[in-house]
Amino acid sequence: MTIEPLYASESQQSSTLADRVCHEIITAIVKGEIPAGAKISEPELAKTYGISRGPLREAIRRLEGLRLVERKPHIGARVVQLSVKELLEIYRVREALEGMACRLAATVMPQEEINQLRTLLDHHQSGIEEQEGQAYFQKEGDLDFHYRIVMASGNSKLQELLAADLYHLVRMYRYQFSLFSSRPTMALREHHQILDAIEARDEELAELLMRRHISASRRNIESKLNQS
Amino acid sequence: MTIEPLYASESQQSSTLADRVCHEIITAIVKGEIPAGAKISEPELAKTYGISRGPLREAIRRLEGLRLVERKPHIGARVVQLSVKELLEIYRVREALEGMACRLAATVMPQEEINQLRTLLDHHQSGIEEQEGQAYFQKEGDLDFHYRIVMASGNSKLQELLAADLYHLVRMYRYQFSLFSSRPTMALREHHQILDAIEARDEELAELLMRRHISASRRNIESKLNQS
DNA sequence: GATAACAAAATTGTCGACAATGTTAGCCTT
DNA sequence: AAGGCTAACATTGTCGACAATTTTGTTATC
Repeated sequence: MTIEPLYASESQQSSTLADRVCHEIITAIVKGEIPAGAKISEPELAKTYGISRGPLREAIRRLEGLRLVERKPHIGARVVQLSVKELLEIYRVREALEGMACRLAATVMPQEEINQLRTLLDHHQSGIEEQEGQAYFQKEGDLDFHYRIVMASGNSKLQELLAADLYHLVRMYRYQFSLFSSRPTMALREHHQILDAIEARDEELAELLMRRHISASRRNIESKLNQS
Repeated sequence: MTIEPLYASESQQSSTLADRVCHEIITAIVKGEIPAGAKISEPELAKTYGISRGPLREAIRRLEGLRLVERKPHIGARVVQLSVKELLEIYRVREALEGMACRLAATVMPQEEINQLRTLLDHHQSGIEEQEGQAYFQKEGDLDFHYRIVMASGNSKLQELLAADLYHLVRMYRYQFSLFSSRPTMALREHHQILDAIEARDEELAELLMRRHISASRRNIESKLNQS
């Protein structure tokens, strides 16, 4: 079975420069190589990636749609500046969307996929016990679980909104704020409970548990960041 | 008070051609002037709007992010082809997001705005009774109510996802499929009930009612379109 | 020394031209 | 006549140059 995060498909070499560079910039922003709030200089970036400004501007337009950069006419584009308020807003959106995704997954997720996901959670368990994979779990493993639920919903609009759009922002926050759940054991237990509900085909409970799970994360972040 | 749909702010004349033309194309697509599934010819559109292909391509890249067009490298862009399946998927997303928006609005919506919205609903009422505004209510009035709830949520991410992205698609479907709720009186009553819950600051009920309301719309569309 | 007006530089916005890829029509072969 | 190959055409992708706007630096004045 696959252990690698499914969304780590950065390896796409779309035959057009704009698409390719767009993905490179996304990665650079998410990882903080282009820091938050930084101005995006078109000539500079064009030289960096060895392309002309035309395709680059198309890529920036796409990033604008992903809410990763903000553009002001005749002034330029900046990487979005992350505020705690917006991070919490994103978690509200996740609570709503992933709750729905979980409800749908409870109906349509094949038993085989459920088994695979269970195995993945066991791997996370070992990771936590060894204390070594803790960072892994907190950084990518958690999102990987959520990603698979969203994909299992079978709803392409949910998949687009969450996996293609919102998760970039979530990962960006994690990288930059070094945000981990700080409660990996608890989170893992909740993941198991959610999967239990899906396996029992209890859509009501599945949605409820997912919403609680994300809501708990949000409150956790809230209390941690508000005190600073 | 304002009766005009708030989101009808197509009058923005952003100082850059790409932005301006982007909005013009959105309107053209939503209204069906550029039909669904139609190929977008860059030279043709450039001539139509009297601009060069550079800004036009930037606009198309933005439309791609809005899921209004689909692009294939070296082949071209097409206006999205609307399938019933995807329309129903969108309603699932709306159910989740607007349910959350309604919950939040119940907490933070000022009493004054609630009163304004109540007045707006009364206008809808008269419209329905006169039978004249039925089309108005079904086409734009309904979305206007939902739009205001979303705005009242105070959550900028919800506002972006729904008002700036998803509603374009919803309006596009309505224009092209001539979809009305076909139950305006029922819908209006539900709107009143939702507003009641918000006014009572009952977030739980407000979310529940909004979800039921949208879910009912979805099932209505489902039964109407599946038989064809 | 601080401020305002002006000029110079840099950056963004726009355009037309060229290169690369995809499509189509005609021709040849079978 | 049908199918496949080839060449011409059209469209998309990319680039460099020019125009418009903003930013920066300088100078003169208070």
